Amino acid sequence: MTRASSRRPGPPTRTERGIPEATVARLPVYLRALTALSDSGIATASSEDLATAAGVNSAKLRKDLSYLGSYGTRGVGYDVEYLRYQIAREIGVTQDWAVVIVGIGNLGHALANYSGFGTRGFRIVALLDADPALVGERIGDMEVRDFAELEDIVEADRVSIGVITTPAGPAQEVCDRLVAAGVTSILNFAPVVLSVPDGVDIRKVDLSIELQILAYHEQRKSGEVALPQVPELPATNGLTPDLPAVGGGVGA
Amino acid sequence: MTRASSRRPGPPTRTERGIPEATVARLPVYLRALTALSDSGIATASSEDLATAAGVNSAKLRKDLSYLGSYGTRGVGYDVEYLRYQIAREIGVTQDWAVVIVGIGNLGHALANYSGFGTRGFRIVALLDADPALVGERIGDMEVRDFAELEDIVEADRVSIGVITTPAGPAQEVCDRLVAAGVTSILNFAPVVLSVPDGVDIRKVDLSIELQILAYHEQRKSGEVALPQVPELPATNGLTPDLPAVGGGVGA
DNA sequence: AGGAGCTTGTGAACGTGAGAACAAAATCGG
DNA sequence: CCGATTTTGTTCTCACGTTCACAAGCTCCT
Ligand SMILES: NC(=O)c1ccc[n+]([C@@H]2O[C@H](COP(=O)([O-])OP(=O)(O)OC[C@H]3O[C@@H](n4cnc5c(N)ncnc54)[C@H](O)[C@@H]3O)[C@@H](O)[C@H]2O)c1
Ligand SMILES: NC(=O)c1ccc[n+]([C@@H]2O[C@H](COP(=O)([O-])OP(=O)(O)OC[C@H]3O[C@@H](n4cnc5c(N)ncnc54)[C@H](O)[C@@H]3O)[C@@H](O)[C@H]2O)c1
Repeated sequence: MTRASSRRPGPPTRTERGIPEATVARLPVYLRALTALSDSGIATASSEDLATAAGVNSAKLRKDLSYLGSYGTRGVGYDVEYLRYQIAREIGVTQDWAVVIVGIGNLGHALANYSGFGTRGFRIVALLDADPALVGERIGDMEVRDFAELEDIVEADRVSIGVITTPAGPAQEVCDRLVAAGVTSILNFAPVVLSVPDGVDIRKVDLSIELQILAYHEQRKSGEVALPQVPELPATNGLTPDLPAVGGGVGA
Repeated sequence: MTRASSRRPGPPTRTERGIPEATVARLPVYLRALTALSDSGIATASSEDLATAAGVNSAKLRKDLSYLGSYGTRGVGYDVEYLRYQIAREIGVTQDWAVVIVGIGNLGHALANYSGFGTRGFRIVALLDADPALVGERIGDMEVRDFAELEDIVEADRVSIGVITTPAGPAQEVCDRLVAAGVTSILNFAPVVLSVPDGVDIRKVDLSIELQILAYHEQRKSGEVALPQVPELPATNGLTPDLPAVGGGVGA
């Protein structure tokens, strides 16, 4: 019995070696911080040091690390190289993962040119696009290939991660093709909600959303009472000023 | 500090019109969904419809919207245009925010070429780079300008949002310059933890981290018991195989 | 050898978020 | 005009995440 049988409010009911999602999302940050420390020639670091480097609270860092095991030494701290390897192993980046990028436009080009993935556990094995004018173009040491080759590539290179940088329109269709081909993790840059079957993981990156979140807080800083930097809101009559006028009622 | 007088465990103790962070992060998604519905000519949508379009649970959506006010009609649903305007107003994107992008390399170019920001409440007013070879280059209808002009631009255009797409090395320095110039919200793409004074908001986008999170789950799918796709781990002796050998001990 | 001084690992308290469930309000048909 | 139907707004409960605080454990100095 892995303890998941008793559904009582006691302990957080952690599954066998199941690491909380919030912790998983921070492990890569710790990994980055450890790599930086290692590059600086630092061999040992306390949770306080590491927490500072990673931009988190030290108690949180210690608790996060405790899910992986007891890799520190009381009274001393953590061995940088050792912990780095343990985290890399837990994340699964001790060997490279094959990745395909679909949609080699502005963003796809930037990603294809980026050298940082190789050093972080990922190997881009193909750049795919549906536009015949793009197919054959060289980017770095790679060549853009036809999207139709997807299935062959996924099988040949055992690709399990796909990146979607197509426009929003074809994104779901591209996603379906990826999943059908055997890809089980997708990073989506298109501003749409993709639906996938169980067992497939999706993460999305939406830059407009990030900016809008910043805008929300920005608006509250200046004015404090819903007075944006360039205050030009009408009275709260509930009518949109520059949109097709729509009353508060609905069916009328 | 407005409130903080009654520090009791009763209701969630919401600040005066303070919207939970988790909700703030979803509002842009609702906005996007509403815009899509609007473009499809749909005038009214129930919380169920909206929730599906936004990829969330309908109870969560209703609760989120309830923080903004009572903008729906029981028995009917929400007026798409009306709700869209209310959310846009709450986020603060009923008028445009001026944005500067610093570091016009691969990623900076992609962002500069992206047309989606303009329709979502943001106006890119300057592309800045420290490399003299880049200054003067035209991208779309803009021209890359020298980073030294930052302060003038921020003041002239009342810029409050900055985007950092420089390498990790100079990112903190660039960040400091932005803050000193008066920028109070920063979107950071460089893989470093930036430190900023209180009152300045930071959001980060790190694609390697996103991929690593996917890799973690991918690893658990295949193998289930820490058996990655290409199992090649040594016994758990605590030594890194291909890193400079480091013992488990620390001071020895 | 023994105690002083650190730092980890974790139990417990607290706060935030998610989802089920339902009463309140609006429309519609008769 | 009234009751059936629909869907919102909100309450309640549980799960998850964060932070505090401290005992356990390690090292080093005397
Ligand atoms: N460029 C940015 O900075 C930026 C910022 C935020 C969001 N995005 C989003 O990222 C995505 C890509 O943006 P972009 O600026 O690179 O767009 P883009 O138009 O420059 O590139 C899209 C590419 O996808 C290809 N494509 C279209 N349909 C395809 C299909 N069915 N199969 C394979 N390839 C297909 C096109 O040929 C094109 O090369 C968009 O969804 C956009 O909204 C981009
Ligand atoms: N390109 C990608 O797909 C990608 C993916 C993940 C992360 N990133 C990160 O995004 C950042 C940018 O990536 P990139 O590929 O565009 O890099 P890049 O090297 O192509 O561009 C960086 C630009 O910043 C400019 N710059 C350097 N120092 C500066 C300074 N002090 N002030 C102003 N400008 C300065 C350089 O002149 C250059 O034009 C990096 O931190 C990278 O790690 C990029």
